[in-house]
Amino acid sequence: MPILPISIVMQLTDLTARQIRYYEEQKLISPARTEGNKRMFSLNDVDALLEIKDYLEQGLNVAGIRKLYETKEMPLNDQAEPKTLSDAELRNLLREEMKHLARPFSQASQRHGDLSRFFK
Amino acid sequence: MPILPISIVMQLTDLTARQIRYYEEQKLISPARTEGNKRMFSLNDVDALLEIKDYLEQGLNVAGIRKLYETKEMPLNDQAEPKTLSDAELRNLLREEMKHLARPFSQASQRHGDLSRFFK
DNA sequence: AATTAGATGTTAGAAAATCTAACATGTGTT
DNA sequence: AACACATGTTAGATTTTCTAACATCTAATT
Repeated sequence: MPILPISIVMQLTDLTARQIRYYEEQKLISPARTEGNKRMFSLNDVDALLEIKDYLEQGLNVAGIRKLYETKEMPLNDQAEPKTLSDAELRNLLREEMKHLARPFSQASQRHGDLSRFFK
Repeated sequence: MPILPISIVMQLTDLTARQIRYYEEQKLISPARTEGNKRMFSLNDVDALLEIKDYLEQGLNVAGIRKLYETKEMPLNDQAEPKTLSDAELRNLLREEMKHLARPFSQASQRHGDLSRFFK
């Protein structure tokens, strides 16, 4: 259900249009388009963006998040191919990301579906 | 929470932009505005529009619906004044509307909060 | 210290969506 | 026939969003 224009998604996620478009370019989200080529977002997209934001704040980079989605789950692009990923590839990636993860996990990331606050 | 542009509300309610703007002009709804003066609708607005549509299809006219809102409840403009309405005024109105209500209430109007179908 | 890569900021010009206002139309009422 | 109500249609202006390019900042590499 793509119902939200980018301006609203910006407010909801506190991301800039630039960031949102970049994440799409990087295949992290796939918002729908109007006939006139305007992006329209679903609530799922917003959820995904909040998750992406969370991961980024935790030090992951876009490539890493993409890999996560390609393997663990595929919450955005409903592409039918599970995309086989070699163990080495994955371990290498994770090790790479580890270097950035120099953060004491204070408040855990248990706040994803927090869109609830927007809907009385 | 005004989050929906008029184009989406049109799809959701199957109303034309003209109709939606007219109902606002007639004080049946009060959508928010962006800084640039674009209308932004809440889910409540959409609900109200579906209700309005229902009433209109049942033969009520805009003035009648407005009166209903002014008395029974006030689901849209959170105006603080209950607006005292004389009995005569009300009875007169209802009698007026009765003339239009030449419809055997086949499928009752028990389908208002049916926005659920839009949200998985 | 200089370079590179990743993420984001900024800008320009074009295209799409929405706005208001005016006038037109259809249908039922007087 | 004239009228009122609800809606259609159109025009011109304004806002929003788009893509593409180039700029900047930070962290990692050389």
